[in-house]
Amino acid sequence: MPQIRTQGLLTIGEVASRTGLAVSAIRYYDDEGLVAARRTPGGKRMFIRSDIRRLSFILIAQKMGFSLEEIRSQLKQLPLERTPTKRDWEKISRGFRARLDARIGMLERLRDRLDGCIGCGCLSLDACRLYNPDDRAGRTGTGPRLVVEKSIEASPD
Amino acid sequence: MPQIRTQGLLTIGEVASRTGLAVSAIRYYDDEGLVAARRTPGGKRMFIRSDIRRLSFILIAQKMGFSLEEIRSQLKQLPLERTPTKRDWEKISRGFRARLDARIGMLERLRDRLDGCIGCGCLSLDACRLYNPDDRAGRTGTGPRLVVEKSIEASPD
DNA sequence: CTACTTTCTCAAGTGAACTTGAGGTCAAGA
DNA sequence: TCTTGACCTCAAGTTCACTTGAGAAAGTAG
Repeated sequence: MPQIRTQGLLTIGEVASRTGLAVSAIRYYDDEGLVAARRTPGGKRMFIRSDIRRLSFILIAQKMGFSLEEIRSQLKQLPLERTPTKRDWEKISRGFRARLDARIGMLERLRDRLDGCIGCGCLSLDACRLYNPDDRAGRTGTGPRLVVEKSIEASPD
Repeated sequence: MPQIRTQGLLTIGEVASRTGLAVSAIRYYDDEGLVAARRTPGGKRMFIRSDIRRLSFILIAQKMGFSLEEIRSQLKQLPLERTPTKRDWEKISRGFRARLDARIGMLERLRDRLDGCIGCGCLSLDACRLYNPDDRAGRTGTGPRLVVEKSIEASPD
């Protein structure tokens, strides 16, 4: 029975067991355009091997706290239809690393401020650097905007 | 008209403008027991000054990626009815810092693995340490479980 | 061919963390 | 007194990232 040679293509179930993702999640990512499964004549999704990398990347990036939207924008740099080259992955890895560094930096800045605060009994609205990063203690008006607002948005995009 | 002296108590609107939180969010936190507003005879929420610290702490912790549930468990160590002392805040800050360190550590471990991967063209399922932390490349069976699963759960609790 | 498993679509449900809206109350100022 | 604005409750809606369920079709083993 010479069935259509699937040329190393993988079914959704295989991809699921190899990535640890739920089948429903993979379908969801396909619908959302995070991967692009091709279809058999019968309508079943078939994946190329490199889709496993794509999906694993999604999984990792999510655990790191990136939203699917952010991940989608990173993955846009990868070709959907062909297997990405080493160069493709290098580019995306660098972009990813930059964002990751920004995120780590934010957490470290907050941690350091918190350290100062442990010493001072802290989280004092008027004196604490955590709430008054720019030494704007005792301000009037709209009230203190927290340092996090600024730090968190300061990721390279 | 000698109205009941509110003794430095704050209305929800004041607390909102001083923390940057929405009024609806503060009401939500009150419902959820993350703060405990007292009420006027007329039923209005009134907050003590230290509630601003509580709420700001919630805001910051959330930006750092903690869930309200986690934050709630941290805040349980603080007295609800009286103004927390320096010692109270010290305790909670330390606990918070430990969790924060764990989170930063996880991100750094992942980043370092990613660095290795940039060099190797990477995210190769068979060779990459990001997916095969324990050098279990070419495994059979249920498929690779990602390193993140382990790292992320390894926070002190 | 039958039986069975896997996959399909589409709609609806889930949980977290809120926001929005309707309808009502309370207190101060003109 | 009337109006205005801040506040109240309660129910329902929102976004994200999926999962669950119903009903149907595709592919495989015997």
